Amino acid sequence: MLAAVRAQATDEQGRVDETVERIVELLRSMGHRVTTPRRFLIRCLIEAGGHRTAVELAAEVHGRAPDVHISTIYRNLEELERLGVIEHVHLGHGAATYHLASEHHGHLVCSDCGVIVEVPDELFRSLERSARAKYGFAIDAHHFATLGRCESCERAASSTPA
Amino acid sequence: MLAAVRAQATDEQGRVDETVERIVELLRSMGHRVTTPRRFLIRCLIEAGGHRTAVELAAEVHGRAPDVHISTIYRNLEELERLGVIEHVHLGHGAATYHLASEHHGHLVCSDCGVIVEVPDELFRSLERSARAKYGFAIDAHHFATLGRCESCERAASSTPA
DNA sequence: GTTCTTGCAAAAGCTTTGCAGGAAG
DNA sequence: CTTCCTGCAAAGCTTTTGCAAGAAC
Repeated sequence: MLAAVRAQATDEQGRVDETVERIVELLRSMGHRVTTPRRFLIRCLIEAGGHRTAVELAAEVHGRAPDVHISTIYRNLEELERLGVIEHVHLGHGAATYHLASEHHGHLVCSDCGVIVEVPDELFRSLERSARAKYGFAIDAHHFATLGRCESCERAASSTPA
Repeated sequence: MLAAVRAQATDEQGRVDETVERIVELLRSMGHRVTTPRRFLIRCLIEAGGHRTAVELAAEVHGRAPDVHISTIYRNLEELERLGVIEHVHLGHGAATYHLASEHHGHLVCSDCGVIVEVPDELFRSLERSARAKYGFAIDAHHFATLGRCESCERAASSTPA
């Protein structure tokens, strides 16, 4: 079993390395330089596998390269987003969060307890259709979270009416 | 015609006064005090009839009471929101915007040209239904704008493929 | 060698907070 | 007279920018 875990970890490791290389090549092909902070940031974004704020990413990068400045993080996030490698989402009132563009999904955030539910794009299909039909508007439902109340908070709220 | 315009303006004036009084009474009934900055802010929110940032509201209040501080604006906006009189929406990457809760609607914002399309809540009904059915999530689609591309920007973008 | 990146410092934009004086009730 | 509000100043948080030194190609 230990072996199995190790094998899985190695697989995971390999997949991460591969993804880093793919992105690094994209950078190079676009005439951008491949630097140490850039590599580490990309790696952290991949390993995070979810939403991370710039500050959180900086902290993770610091584990490997303590001198990388937060402004470098921001500049690289901006560049990676321009290249379509990552996207950022506003989940609430704080900092923006970043994630790989491959992990494409919408976000439902509970305004009471803060839980984040990732939902497939399909959930927004009918909204997209009617917005296009009625307003000629091509919706991208990913950039801001959709606020609401999760099941348990909703129950709690209705059992204790204001 | 001038008379008609004046009559209309007077009507409008009356309606505004009435709404101000209604809200002022609510404040009083909840044990809050009725102050000059508060009255002017409420009036501006009503007259604005749409989205205003705290800074914009401060500027409008300053026309009548130049010393009202922006922190007072923020504190009062917070209070009015707690009372359910107003709501705030994030239309993009800048400041939040505030509007009367009576003017309830969703927002489509073009990420290219920034145009804001106000849309009736009905547009989000089917999203609300499926979010509840599949995730037990009670959506409130008002707090963040829905980003996308408006008709003309969409056309411009597709006729000039990247 | 040239151009792109980085780290640092500083600032900008939005919002919140502590406090002491002043107004509302 | 008590409690709540206000203005001011200061700070907080997130993000951006100018610049000179350094790294990538």
